[in-house]
Amino acid sequence: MAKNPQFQPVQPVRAYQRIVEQVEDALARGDLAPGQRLPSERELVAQFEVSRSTVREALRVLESNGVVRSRPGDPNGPEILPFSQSALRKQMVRLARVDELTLSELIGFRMIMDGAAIQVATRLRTPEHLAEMEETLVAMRAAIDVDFEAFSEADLAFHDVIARVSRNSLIQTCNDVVRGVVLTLISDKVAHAPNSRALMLESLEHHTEVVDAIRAGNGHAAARIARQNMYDYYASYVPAPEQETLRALIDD
Amino acid sequence: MAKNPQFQPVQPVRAYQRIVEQVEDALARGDLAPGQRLPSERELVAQFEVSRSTVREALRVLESNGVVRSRPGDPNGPEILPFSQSALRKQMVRLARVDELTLSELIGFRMIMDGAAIQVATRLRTPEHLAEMEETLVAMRAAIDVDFEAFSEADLAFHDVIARVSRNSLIQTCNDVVRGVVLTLISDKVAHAPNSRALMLESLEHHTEVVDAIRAGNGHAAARIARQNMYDYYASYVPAPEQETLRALIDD
DNA sequence: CTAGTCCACTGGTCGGACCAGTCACAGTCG
DNA sequence: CGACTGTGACTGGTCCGACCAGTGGACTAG
Repeated sequence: MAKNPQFQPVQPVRAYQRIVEQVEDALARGDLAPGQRLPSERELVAQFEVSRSTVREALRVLESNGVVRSRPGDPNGPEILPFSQSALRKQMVRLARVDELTLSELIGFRMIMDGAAIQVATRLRTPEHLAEMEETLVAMRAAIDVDFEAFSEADLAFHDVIARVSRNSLIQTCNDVVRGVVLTLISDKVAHAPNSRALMLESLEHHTEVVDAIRAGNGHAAARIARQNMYDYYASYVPAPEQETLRALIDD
Repeated sequence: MAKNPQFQPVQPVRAYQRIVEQVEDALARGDLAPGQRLPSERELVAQFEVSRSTVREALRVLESNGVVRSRPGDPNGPEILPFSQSALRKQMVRLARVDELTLSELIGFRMIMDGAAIQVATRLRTPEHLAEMEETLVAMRAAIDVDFEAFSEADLAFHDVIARVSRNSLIQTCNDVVRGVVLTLISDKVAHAPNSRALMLESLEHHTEVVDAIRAGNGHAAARIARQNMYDYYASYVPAPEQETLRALIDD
């Protein structure tokens, strides 16, 4: 056989998807503008020469993407929504196409986010908040003797308090989502490594230092420790050269 | 008539949407995990007691959101996908639901993110990067005489350089998405205010200071100026008490 | 000119049908 | 005994035709 010509796996293109593409392309090209109306479903059936089921599946996808909105009985047909402004839309499309986020990028993102949240939380802390943090530390210590799952749970609770103190749920959500992505990526690479008791103890130690720094009002130090902790936790999963980039993030 | 009880407009809940909610809830609750399979379409028809068309519309939405993937002929049924970048994107967009997040939270998020990115960029900067930043400053100065749209475009280019220097496209993406949401929220509130020439000049001034601080290697100062700039830009749109919270974010 | 009625048409949902593809399994061949 | 193959029960993709509850514009009566 000849040299492998780098064939790519091919998956079938579904009809409804090509309808979605046509509509989105028309939108990007300017042939369709927000406020305008799409033809009715039955007319789209004729134009695209597919069944109504197919047209409807395409409309559901477009609706889910915030591109159009259908209302029963509206004689004008589905409405093109204004939310898809050019810049935002472009970014979203780009992000959808580029599926090449590296693990180090995700971890670096978390280091930055987590550090920033802790820094803000230090400024806005109250004695009640500090008490809550102490509680989660106690819970973490207790969880070490159970299993890694419980420890991970307690760790999440800690970050939850931080997010509440910093009065910004967006940070918390981003952290949670990215955290989930990181965990699945890691579990893809190695079966299960981080459940060693030593690592959990070290993590607890770090968290305690973070809380101490927060209590002392030293947000700078607290954030640094948090980033260091995150680095120690995940660095072994990324290639050496990228480890260096991550190390650069630790210091302020 | 009695005092206006602040009624909300109601829209009919479609059947397929409640299926989507049930699946997503099960996923969030942990009853469904990535790698697991959904029952086949015909079995879902029986479980949800709806027609196959409805089940399929729900599956199309879930598929569009990166939650599941259907393959023809697969006897195991639709597959639950691991959290992907596109799923992350969807999460963020959904998070941007107007009723869930306050404008001040969004702006606060941007202040933190932008500051962090600039701080990192300061550490990782090279002379070439600095030259690029200078270019965008020149472009901004030129754009002031055109219109606010052009200025906004040049501002975006600046942040794009920052993101590239900080070697983290996720930060850039988050910033862009949130930025888009903020802009639509503001344009909802007031018609068009920020296109005053004075504001643009002040913004340019701030950006210049940021670049100077980056060149000097003072990431701390650069980040602070960036946050200050963001605050000045958007603070007038949020209620006074929340302005105070945002002001607390400016200083490190 | 206004208020009320009416009806064509909309999207939402249903059930049944056919097709091409996939996969597990039983049976066959070496 | 193991590797191969053919088969058949499934899967999802698409289509069709039907019914319903709404919507909104036209039309009519006042």
